[in-house]
Amino acid sequence: MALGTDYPRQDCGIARSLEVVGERWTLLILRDCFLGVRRFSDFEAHLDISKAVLTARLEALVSAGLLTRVGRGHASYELTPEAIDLWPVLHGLAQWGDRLTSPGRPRRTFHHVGHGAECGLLGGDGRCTACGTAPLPSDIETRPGPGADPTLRDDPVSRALRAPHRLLEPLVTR
Amino acid sequence: MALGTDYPRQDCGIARSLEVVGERWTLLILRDCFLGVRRFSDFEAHLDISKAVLTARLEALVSAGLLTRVGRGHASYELTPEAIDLWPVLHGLAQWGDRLTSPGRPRRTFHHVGHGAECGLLGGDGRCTACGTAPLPSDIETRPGPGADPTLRDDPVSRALRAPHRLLEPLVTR
DNA sequence: TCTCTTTGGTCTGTTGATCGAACCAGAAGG
DNA sequence: CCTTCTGGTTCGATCAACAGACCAAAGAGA
Repeated sequence: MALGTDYPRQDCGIARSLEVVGERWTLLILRDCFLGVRRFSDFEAHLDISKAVLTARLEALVSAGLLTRVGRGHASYELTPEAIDLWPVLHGLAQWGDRLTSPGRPRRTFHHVGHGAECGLLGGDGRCTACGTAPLPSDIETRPGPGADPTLRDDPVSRALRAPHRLLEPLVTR
Repeated sequence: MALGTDYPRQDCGIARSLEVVGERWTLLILRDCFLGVRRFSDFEAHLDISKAVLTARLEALVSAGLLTRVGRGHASYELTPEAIDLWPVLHGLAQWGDRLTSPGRPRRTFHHVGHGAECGLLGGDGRCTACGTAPLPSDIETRPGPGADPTLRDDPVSRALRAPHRLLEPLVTR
């Protein structure tokens, strides 16, 4: 763990979490993984992040056991079950940030889809407003919400994400 | 917002959240607020943080509307409703970090207490395992868990937190 | 197979954030 | 009024982030 990123004398689960996902960019990289981003160049195009920092973060996430690197050479990065467990936290942060800065107009919405058919919208507590269950990421579809700003960026990842997309499914960017 | 702390071209609620609570120490300061810490010197004693950074973080949280500064001079800092809304995220992070690094032995446990009487333990989803509801922080009591390390630190805040304590109630440290 | 382009990085100099320690003004207590 | 404590500010040193140049290996095409 690099200097300045850990909290060695905090006996607390939050501190342990932040040592893994608390650095700048790390949670946005994981968000992109949930949205289906897999490749170095796609992370780079979608986040305005320097290559050196992206390299360091991906390595840290792999060695923390949150990502696995698949294939030699031009690899792809995939979420491990431990990382998928973080979904409620990421969803909670997205909801809280939207409520705080864009009330009533979320930038992105998440929907429970069963076996093909849509069930309902996900509420602030991560539960489906129709059936009341808390669906797994693999049963969630995401779409741009009413607060989205389509003029903000125009990279291949952002373009692909303007269509509805199921979480964890690889994005097709070309 | 200081340079290097925001994500201006990310059209996403998570990015908006991280601009407010994503800096080093910020979430641990808010955690301490939920645990009842109110005063500058108590934050300083409980977190190993430099005074300059603590001053900057408290100011940023006040101007973001997450803390209010009560009283001139030797003030105390209190959570606003917007900050209390963050509780599910903090609880999720605590659970995830404990599961990842200390499985089966959480460092701190949270319990639903109704009107005086205890109802049940809070599970990973923030719901009471006895009654199934998601209690507000004011109806939650916290205690050190089986994974706690009582030898790690010995400041007044840590000592006060070795006894059961209701969230948001001011801690008595002397 | 050979060449060309793309991908997935590394390296470098500069800028910004964090740190520990010393210092200090105003509040609280006597 | 005097003393102590609290809640900071200031300073120099160290550490991390950034933009941009550079580069080796993988993949695509002829």
